[in-house]
Amino acid sequence: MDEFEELFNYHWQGEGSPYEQLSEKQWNILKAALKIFLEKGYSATTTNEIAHAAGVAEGTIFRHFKTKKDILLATIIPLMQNLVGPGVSGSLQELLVENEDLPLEEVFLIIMEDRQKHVQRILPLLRVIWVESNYHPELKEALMNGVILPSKKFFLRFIEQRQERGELRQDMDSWVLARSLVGVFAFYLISLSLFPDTGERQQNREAIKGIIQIYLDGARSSRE
Amino acid sequence: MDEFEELFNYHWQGEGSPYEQLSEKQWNILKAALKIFLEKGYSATTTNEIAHAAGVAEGTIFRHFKTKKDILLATIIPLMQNLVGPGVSGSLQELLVENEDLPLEEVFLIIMEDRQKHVQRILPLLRVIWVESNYHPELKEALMNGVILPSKKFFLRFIEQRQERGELRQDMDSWVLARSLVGVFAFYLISLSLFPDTGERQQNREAIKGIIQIYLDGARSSRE
Amino acid sequence: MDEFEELFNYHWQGEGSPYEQLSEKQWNILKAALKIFLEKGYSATTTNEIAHAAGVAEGTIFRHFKTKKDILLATIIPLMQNLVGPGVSGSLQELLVENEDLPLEEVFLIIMEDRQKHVQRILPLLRVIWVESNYHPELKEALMNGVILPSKKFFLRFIEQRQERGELRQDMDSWVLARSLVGVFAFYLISLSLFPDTGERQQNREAIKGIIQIYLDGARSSRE
Amino acid sequence: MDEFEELFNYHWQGEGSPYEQLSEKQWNILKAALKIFLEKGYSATTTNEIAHAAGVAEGTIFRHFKTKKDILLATIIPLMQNLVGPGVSGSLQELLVENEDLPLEEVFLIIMEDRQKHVQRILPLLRVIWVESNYHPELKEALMNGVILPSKKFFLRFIEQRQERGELRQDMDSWVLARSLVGVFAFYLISLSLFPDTGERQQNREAIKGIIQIYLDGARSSRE
DNA sequence: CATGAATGAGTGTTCATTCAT
DNA sequence: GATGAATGAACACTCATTCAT
Repeated sequence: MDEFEELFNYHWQGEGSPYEQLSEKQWNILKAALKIFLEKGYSATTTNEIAHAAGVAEGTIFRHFKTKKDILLATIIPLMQNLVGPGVSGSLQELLVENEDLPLEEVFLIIMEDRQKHVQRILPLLRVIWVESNYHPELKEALMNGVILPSKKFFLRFIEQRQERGELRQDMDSWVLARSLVGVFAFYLISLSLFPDTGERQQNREAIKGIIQIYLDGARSSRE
Repeated sequence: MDEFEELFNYHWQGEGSPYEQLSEKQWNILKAALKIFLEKGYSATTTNEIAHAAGVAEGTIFRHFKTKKDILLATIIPLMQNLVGPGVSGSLQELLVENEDLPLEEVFLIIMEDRQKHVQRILPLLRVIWVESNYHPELKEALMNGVILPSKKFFLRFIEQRQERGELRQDMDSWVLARSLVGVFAFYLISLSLFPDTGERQQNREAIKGIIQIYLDGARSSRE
Repeated sequence: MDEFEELFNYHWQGEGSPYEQLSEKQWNILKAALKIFLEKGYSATTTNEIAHAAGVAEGTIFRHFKTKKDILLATIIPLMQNLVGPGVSGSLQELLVENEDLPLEEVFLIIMEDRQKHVQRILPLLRVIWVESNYHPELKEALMNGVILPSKKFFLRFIEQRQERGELRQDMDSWVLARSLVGVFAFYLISLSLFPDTGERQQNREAIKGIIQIYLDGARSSRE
Repeated sequence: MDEFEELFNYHWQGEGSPYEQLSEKQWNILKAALKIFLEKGYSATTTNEIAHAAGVAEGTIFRHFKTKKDILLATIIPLMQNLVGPGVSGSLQELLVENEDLPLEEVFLIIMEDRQKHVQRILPLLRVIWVESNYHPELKEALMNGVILPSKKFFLRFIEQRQERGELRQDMDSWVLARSLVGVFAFYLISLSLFPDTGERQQNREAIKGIIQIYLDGARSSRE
């Protein structure tokens, strides 16, 4: 949890946050709820547990949130809204601006290493988002609007810029190019968690470099 | 459910199936259970519902399956064991053998169109597998041993063969090449279900061709 | 039940009682539970019945007692702890002190008449204790530590004192002397409940006098 | 169970037994049922278990015995009818006849040692009888008529004979004399199972001798 | 506004008994 | 007569939600 503390402070109390006006009590409840959701999943978490962890009475919870589901939405949705965009991933934007003039290989390497660290940090959160989105349309919608569509837009713009600069091929739809890049990297992250044995830092970097090289130059033998 | 009927018949009653010896009543229970699991997820499904849907008394369920969890495993694990391998994906093997001499572009296209149809068919099943694997180690293990590792082996061998033939670059680890291919295609499938608006058959084929082209020849502008 | 009311008040609410702090609702639940336990036995009693008899919802029971078994222990163990010792049998101690200088015959008579009244009063309780001790080791242990061993110690000391005073033979192990006394009297009580027809107050006293006389002077014909 | 085999053969198949006409299948069911009753108690035993242990189908049980309770009665009641009387304890009668001319001390010793062995052998049976008699009036009645009253009659007659011979005091009701003897010895047996640490064979004999001596000559100091 | 005791519908599971074969 | 699959009422226990204080 402690690892998330900073993240949450940012999301929940930052300027423009949907919870700017959150009372300390509400904040405690959400913090406690999230902590347990991440550990045991939503449905295995009881309101009683949340109340204890938040240091309030069980009834108090329902004074602030009409149902248990509301707590889920109130914890997850704001976090999703900041998963990409002005929040943490703002650093992504900044990374890109800072390194605008580096060759593609190096920019990709920087981005991917940054994203890898980020994803590994918020893995439990992603798991809950993924699971509960299947049962709560509100979450699915927020996931779409708060994460997926912005990410899509972000990557499309990035790809298009590089196409315009002549660094990426222009005979191909930008969405196809973007999707391949994301797919290749996303699956790399997934395979890391599936096969945790491989994973020395140095190996990681080489693996990412390999991915980038294939993405940029193709898998085909140069003989052909 | 009806869409799964044929699939289940195949998995559960085919020769050598773990459920060859399934009684009709057991089959009804599993069919009913699966139907509801796919709709509402495992934990939101009550044994009472399953009993009603299967047309048996609640007690009957527990005569055939010791616990509700056993029903989950008995529905999901056999299906997983056939997700890849001698079952449905046997067609994958056959596809490869049949088209061994075609150029890579065409083999990839055939495989991907086949897999796309298959995955879209079993999407609700994949959802349940994905969600419940988080809570039931038996499922996670079956997923790993029955699907993930065999798939990995299968694709590695395929890639290595093509490397040996000189069709794919040999200066790169086969696992990196395989992972990129799978990632690129997996994410294509995911994005199809996320953005269902795009998806005319003809468009699909073009999109897949684009993916393959990027994978083989790279995303880099040829000017460079 | 009414006959136990006074007894329970004593045990559960007396000073130093393990239930001094019992809320009224808890007390109602325990009272209701005990009433039914005494009538039908533990396992034939349902939590639903207890709830109704206590005038609370079934869920309320489990807010106060984690399991049905806990209710059993919470009713029985405190009662056992007072079966002998500072509680009801405190009167035993006092009886002995008060009548220290009376001849053995008279002391025995006083004790036995007192115990007889006590045992007859708590007969249904003894039945439950006896039966359930076979299934619940906690009860067996409490019975041993709370009733049997203290009783043994108590009687041994009494016998030894009388041996020292020269009132009881010293050529015999005190435990043998004590055991005979208790056995003789316990079986008298048991036979009273087995053959309830005999049992006029006057007859009782004569019977007890007979027992005492045999114990003290022997069953052998004086001719020998 | 093997230790009971002989006993059961005697009870159930002996001449005049209520089960003389028992079919082999019924006998198997009863044998299996008793075995499990003795191990786990009546209510913890399922008809399914009995069926398996007896090697018959569950339905078959109910063809021979209307309810599970009937099985209990059919196992326990015949055994009770032979607990005393012409059955095993017939040996008691014989013991008395054989040793008619021995002094009381020696007769008592022989009887008590015999009974002690017998009781220890059938302890699990006694436990079931004791527990279930509380819930099944039929058992209570059979216990009374089959064990308690015959035993009472038996001991009364024995005592009366010895009174007539002048070996036991005649100034005392025979029932009081008998009850004391039985109580003293019964409690000795109970205390043996409560405090199992004491119990070397030699010690046992000495303890029994002590009991007999007190019973015959009294606990009072001879000084008085 | 905060509390936490009370609720009661709902849960998965058991098992003596029935009955079509 | 024997079977064993089917039954369904009953069970102890859970937990999100309510509401009097």
